[in-house]
Amino acid sequence: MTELIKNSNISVDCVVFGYDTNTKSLNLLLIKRYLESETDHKVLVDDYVLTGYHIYEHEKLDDAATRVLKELTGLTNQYKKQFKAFGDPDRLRNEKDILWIDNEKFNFRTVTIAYYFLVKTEDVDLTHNKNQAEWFSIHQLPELGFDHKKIILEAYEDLKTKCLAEPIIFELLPNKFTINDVQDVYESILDIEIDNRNFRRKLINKKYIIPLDEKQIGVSKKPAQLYMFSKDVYDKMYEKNYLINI
Amino acid sequence: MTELIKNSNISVDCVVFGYDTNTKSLNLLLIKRYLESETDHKVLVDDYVLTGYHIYEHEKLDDAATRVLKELTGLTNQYKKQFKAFGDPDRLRNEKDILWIDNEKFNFRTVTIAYYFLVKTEDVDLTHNKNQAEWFSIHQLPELGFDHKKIILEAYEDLKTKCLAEPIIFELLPNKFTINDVQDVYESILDIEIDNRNFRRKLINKKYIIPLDEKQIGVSKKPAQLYMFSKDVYDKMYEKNYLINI
DNA sequence: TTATAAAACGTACAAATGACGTTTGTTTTA
DNA sequence: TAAAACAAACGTCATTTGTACGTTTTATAA
Repeated sequence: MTELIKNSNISVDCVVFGYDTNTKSLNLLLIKRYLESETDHKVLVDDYVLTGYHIYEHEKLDDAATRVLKELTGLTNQYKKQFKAFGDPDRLRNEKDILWIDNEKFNFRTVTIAYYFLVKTEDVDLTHNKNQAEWFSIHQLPELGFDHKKIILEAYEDLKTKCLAEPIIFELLPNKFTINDVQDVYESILDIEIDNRNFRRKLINKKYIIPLDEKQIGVSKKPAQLYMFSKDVYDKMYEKNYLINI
Repeated sequence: MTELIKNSNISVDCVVFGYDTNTKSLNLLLIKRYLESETDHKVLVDDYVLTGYHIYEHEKLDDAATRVLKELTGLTNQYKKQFKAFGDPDRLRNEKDILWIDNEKFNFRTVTIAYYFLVKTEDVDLTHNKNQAEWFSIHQLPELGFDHKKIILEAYEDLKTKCLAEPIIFELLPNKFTINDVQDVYESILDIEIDNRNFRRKLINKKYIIPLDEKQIGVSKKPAQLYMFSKDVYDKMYEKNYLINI
C-alpha cells in the first residue's frame, strides 16, 4: 500500500450483498452520506452510497475491492465478482454529487470498476465500523447518491443470473444447512416462490449436496437433516453442458 | 469529440468476433504491431494486438468502444458487450510492451474497459483500413502483445456463456437463414457438434423462428427452407425462467 | 396421549432431451 | 430420362426432467 495515484480517475465500488438467515432476506450494505455546505450549513446531501475508494498505485483492481470490503466489514475471502465498469462523463457531475476526498473537491470524470460481494450479515459487526453503515433490504432501498442506484440494480441483475448458473448460493449459507435453508436463499435472491417438494428432490439428487450424520438442534418441530456442499465434488463432476436455452 | 484527457489512464479495448459464413468459423480481428528501436532498428515487437484507444473527455465508455469499432471496420450498430475491466498495475509494464501514442512513450498503469463485438466478416472491408487488420481463427491466434491474450480468452468465455442464454447468435446471421446456418454458428462458437435432427426440432418449435415463403437458391442439392428471427416475438414471449441449473 | 407443523416421501402426468432410423426433394450424372 | 447422390426434413422411442399435487413421517409441545 503506497499512496494514491495523483489525480486518479479510477476507483472501485463495492456492492455488498448480505443474506440474513433470521429474516431470510437479501440486504445491501450502504454508508450514510451527509454533507453540509461550508457557508450556510445547509444540508447538501443526505443519502446513502456504496463504499468505494481510489486505487493505490501498485494495487490490482481485485485487491482494491478486497481492501475496501475489509475496511468496511472486516471480512476477507468473500465471494467477489467484478461485474461492470461505470464511466459516463457526467456520472459524478450532478449539482449535489460533489465528492469530497481529504477535504478536496473532486468532481471530474471518474471511472469506477464495480464489484459485488456475497456475505452473511451475521458475520458483519457494524459497530466496529467508522462509517455509518447500514443494511437495507434489496427491495426497499433508501435515497442513493451519484449513480449508485444504477450500479446496484445492475449488480442485482447479474447476481440473479449468476446464482442460477453457479453454486454461489452456498457462499451465503453456513457450512451445515438444511434443504429449506437453500430454498430460502434462492427465494430471497430471485424473489420467487419455489415448490418445496420438487426443490428438495432436485437438490438431494445432487452428488455434491452431502447429507451429514446430524440434524438441526433447538428447533420446536421435527428437526431437519443437515447437509453440506462439496465444492470438490462439484468441480470434479462438473462439465459445461452446452444447453442452448434461448 | 474533443481532445484526449491528458495523461488519461483509461482506455477501451475491443475484441471483435467475426463469423465467416463461408468457412463457418469464428474469427477475431487483430491489428499488426511492429516496432523497431530508435537506435539500432532492432525489432522490438512483431505481434498483434486488439484495437483500443483512450477515451475522449466528454465521451461515454460505450461510445468510445463504438467509435473504435467504427474506425476499424466502418461498422456501427453491431452487438456490443462490456464484459470486463483489466487494470493490474503491471499489465503494460513488460519490457517489450511499451505503448507509443503520438510518438510519446506511454507505459504507466492503464485500466482498459474491454468490450466485445459481434460482426459478420463479410461486412468488413479490411482494405479500407489504415491499420494492418487481419482475421484470425479463434483457435489459432498469433503472438499477442500486452495482456491481450488474456482479454481475448475471457471475452470468448463470456461469449460462449452468453450465446447459450440469449439469442445473440442471430447477430452473426443474415436476415434470412436456414436451420443449418444457425447450427453452424453454434458449433463454431461453442466448438461442439450438435445433432442436426434434434437441433432442428428444437429450433422450429420456437415461435420466434419464423418460416418464410422462400427457399435457398443457387444450391446444388435440395434447397433448404429459409427462416427469420423475430426479436419482437422473442421479447414479448420471453419471461425469465428461473431454472436453477447448478 | 394427542395435536401440531414442518420435514420428508410419493405419484401421475406432461414436456424436453438424446440417440437414432427413414423419407423427401432437388440437382447432378450416367 | 432414369438413377444416383446427398442434404433437407420428418419420425420413433426410451429416458430424463419438470410440474403439480397428495400423503406419510417425526419430533416437539400442549
